[in-house]
Amino acid sequence: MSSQVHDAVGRGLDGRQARTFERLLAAGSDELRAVGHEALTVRGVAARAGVSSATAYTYLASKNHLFVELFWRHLTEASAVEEAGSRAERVQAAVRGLTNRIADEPSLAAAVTPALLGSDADVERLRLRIGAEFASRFEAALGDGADGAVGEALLLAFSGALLQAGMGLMTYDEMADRLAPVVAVIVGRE
Amino acid sequence: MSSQVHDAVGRGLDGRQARTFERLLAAGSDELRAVGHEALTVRGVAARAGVSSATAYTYLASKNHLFVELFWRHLTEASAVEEAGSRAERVQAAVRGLTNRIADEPSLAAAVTPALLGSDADVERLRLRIGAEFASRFEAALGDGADGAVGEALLLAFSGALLQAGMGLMTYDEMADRLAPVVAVIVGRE
DNA sequence: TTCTAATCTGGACACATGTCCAGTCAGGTG
DNA sequence: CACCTGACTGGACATGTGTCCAGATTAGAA
Repeated sequence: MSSQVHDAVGRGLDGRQARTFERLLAAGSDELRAVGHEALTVRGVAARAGVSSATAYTYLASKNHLFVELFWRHLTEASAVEEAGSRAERVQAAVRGLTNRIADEPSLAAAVTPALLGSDADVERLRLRIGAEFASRFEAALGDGADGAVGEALLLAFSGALLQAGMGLMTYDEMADRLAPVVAVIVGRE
Repeated sequence: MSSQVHDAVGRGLDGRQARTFERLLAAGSDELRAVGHEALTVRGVAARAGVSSATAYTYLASKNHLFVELFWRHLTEASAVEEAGSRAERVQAAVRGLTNRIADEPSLAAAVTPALLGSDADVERLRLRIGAEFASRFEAALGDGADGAVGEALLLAFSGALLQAGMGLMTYDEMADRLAPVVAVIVGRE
């Protein structure tokens, strides 16, 4: 459930392979929007990409890997963090930025939550990156000299919100509104 | 993927059905400890319970349902909440109580995180109960007159920790230690 | 004890997942 | 231009999931 190719993803695919991989990801994104993550099959994605399923599996270790890869790409296309305002304002902006980014691709958000829990090597690699990305954005917004526990609390609360949205306890649109007062509590009254 | 029987689970199974169901849950618990949640199959559980797989599926809508049902039962056998100490102490105790309870059945904890995201009707029902259980424990520990956002922050941070542990970013044993300072930040220094 | 309705069984079904491999194809190097 | 190597194909395979149903079995009421 992982081959030579997957490990090299994201870096070091030459022309033809890179093209095939991009084609697969684009098809995956379309298919996801078209049929939803429950009904999506890797073979369906392969067909949409005009590629055999064996080829699809050369690049995608699993359905989960596809979702996490798409999510990672979507995430890292997000706008830069605001640098203006008070610490609390910066953190609120960072949270809102991430939340909006996630909310504007709801089918991807719904797909990635379970996918992130997969046990593929590729999923594992990407989820570390994603976690690190969240953490570094919060740390940047907090600035130097912040209590480490505050960053941790933010990260956990944000993950928790993602999980709850993934379980359907809130919509991704509500996330920002529910999170704002929580962030206020965490970043604090100092 | 859901039948008349599942909906009645938890309440209202007469003698024979109740016995069969309990037998299945016990077998599920044993099987889980024996082979882990990845390798567990409903048919394996059925065999261990000495029951046909068709019967197993009469009571268990899915593998996910099994895990969530086991988790719910495990959770609600937990000890009562401490009533002593300051608000912060009570909350710390509540968090630690839940964390310990979860940590002492690691294979179940690992199994339930993905399972909670399932889309079965039975999973949905139980996950609402579980969420409500967490929330009510935190509210009880906070006592009256607490900022609603504090309770929400606690719940989100706790869910987040569960998710991170589920993803393997921390062990269930570490959860309590990582959570303590976070809880301190949230409950506040007043 | 006898009977009947509820419960359980065995096994086949349709479908998805991910793996594998022998063979075909294509593109850029010599 | 011919070739050779890496990329792709088609399809079979083993396994798991959850569903279905006709028939055997059982509990417990009469």
